[in-house]
Amino acid sequence: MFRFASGCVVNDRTDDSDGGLEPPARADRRVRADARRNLDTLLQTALSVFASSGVDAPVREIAERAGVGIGTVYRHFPQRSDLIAAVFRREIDACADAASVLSAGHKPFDALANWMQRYAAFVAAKRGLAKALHSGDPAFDSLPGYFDQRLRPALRTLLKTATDAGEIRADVDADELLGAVASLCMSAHNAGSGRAERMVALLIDGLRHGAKSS
Amino acid sequence: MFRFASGCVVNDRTDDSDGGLEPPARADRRVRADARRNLDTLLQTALSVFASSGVDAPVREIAERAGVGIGTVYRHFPQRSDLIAAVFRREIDACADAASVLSAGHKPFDALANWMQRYAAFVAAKRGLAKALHSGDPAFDSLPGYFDQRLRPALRTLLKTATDAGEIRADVDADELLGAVASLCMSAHNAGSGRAERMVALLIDGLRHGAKSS
DNA sequence: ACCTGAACACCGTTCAAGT
DNA sequence: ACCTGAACACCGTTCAAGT
Repeated sequence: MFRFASGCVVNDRTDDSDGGLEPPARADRRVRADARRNLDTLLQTALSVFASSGVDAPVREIAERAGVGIGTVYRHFPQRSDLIAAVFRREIDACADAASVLSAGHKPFDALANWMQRYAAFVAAKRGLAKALHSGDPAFDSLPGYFDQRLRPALRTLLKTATDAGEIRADVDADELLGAVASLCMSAHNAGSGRAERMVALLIDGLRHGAKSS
Repeated sequence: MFRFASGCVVNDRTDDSDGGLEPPARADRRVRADARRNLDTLLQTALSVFASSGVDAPVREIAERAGVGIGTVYRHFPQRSDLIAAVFRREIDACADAASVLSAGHKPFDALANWMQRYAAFVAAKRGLAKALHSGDPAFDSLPGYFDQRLRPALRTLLKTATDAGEIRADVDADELLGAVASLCMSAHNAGSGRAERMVALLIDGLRHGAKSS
């Protein structure tokens, strides 16, 4: 919906809550729904192509697989890095949204533990994008901020709920935990056979059983 | 005192245990002791210079601070990367040797916990060398192997002792633990104010209190 | 205004000379 | 044997002189 100076489509989430003012388009619900769905399948296709063929996969291939013209892709994402950033952002959203779902369906500690593994899987899957993110391309500039903005509150809420229920220690904050899990899951050191998951599980156990004071 | 094909002095630890054959020099204990001490202070100086000024610190400066001629440095370490490798190796040795000392002076779990923090500090301090190690310089080729060869048995022994004493869970192996702590301490994500140490502490708590089966 | 290259400072490395 | 440091080759950078 919003185009920044860079020309990149930044926000594909409904954002009707910011004050009462509304951008021009209003009546065409049908078209907007279609466009939304188009963009959705495009991003989903891009995600799977990136996952299987790497971030250097040709945009043309993504367009073909998504069943849209390449022009459509470039109309939404003027630079290939904009597409990558959008995919990343979408994944961040999915991970953040999972928090409330898990929170509703599980007891506090289980929700926390499940979410951390969910987050770990997200980071591990994005390991291929790591070098792209550090390329200095301005399309990625806002990603770290978005990462924090979405994921930190999500984890903070989970932590607070579990803390209030007395199920975990109270002296660890969301920020360092996000960083720790990210380190564990991005490192090449522990690639094989669920090593990272097991180490994250160890962290979680420490969270539950660790001493209140160190 | 072995010279490899590369010309680099590889071993500064007494290695009298490999069979019965002995290199030429034999009687001059006095001279060898002096040379050894020289080399020792040289390596120690290099360590502190690298720590304060970075790995790109000029060899000349190291020689001056160590109080030896620059020629002496180059006789021991034909390439500057050989000096870096030697410093690294020496630090690995120190860390590995700390295991038995801690083991002798503490109860099994405490020895393990202390050593892991010791190891964490070692990794964190060597974060500056990380990019040098990945430079592809053949002088560093043997370091990963040496790392495993020295550190893995050290941690394995600590783990086994603590496991046998029933103080920790039995389903975590030395290899993945070394990797996990390394990831935590090398990552830039958690730099400030003992974040890494606290996350390592969390791992240790998970080690002690985690479920026997996952 | 723009280009040039000798000059400078600094680096890693060598090696003849000293002990 | 071991150590030393002047000397060498090489680099990035500067800046007065030339156009």
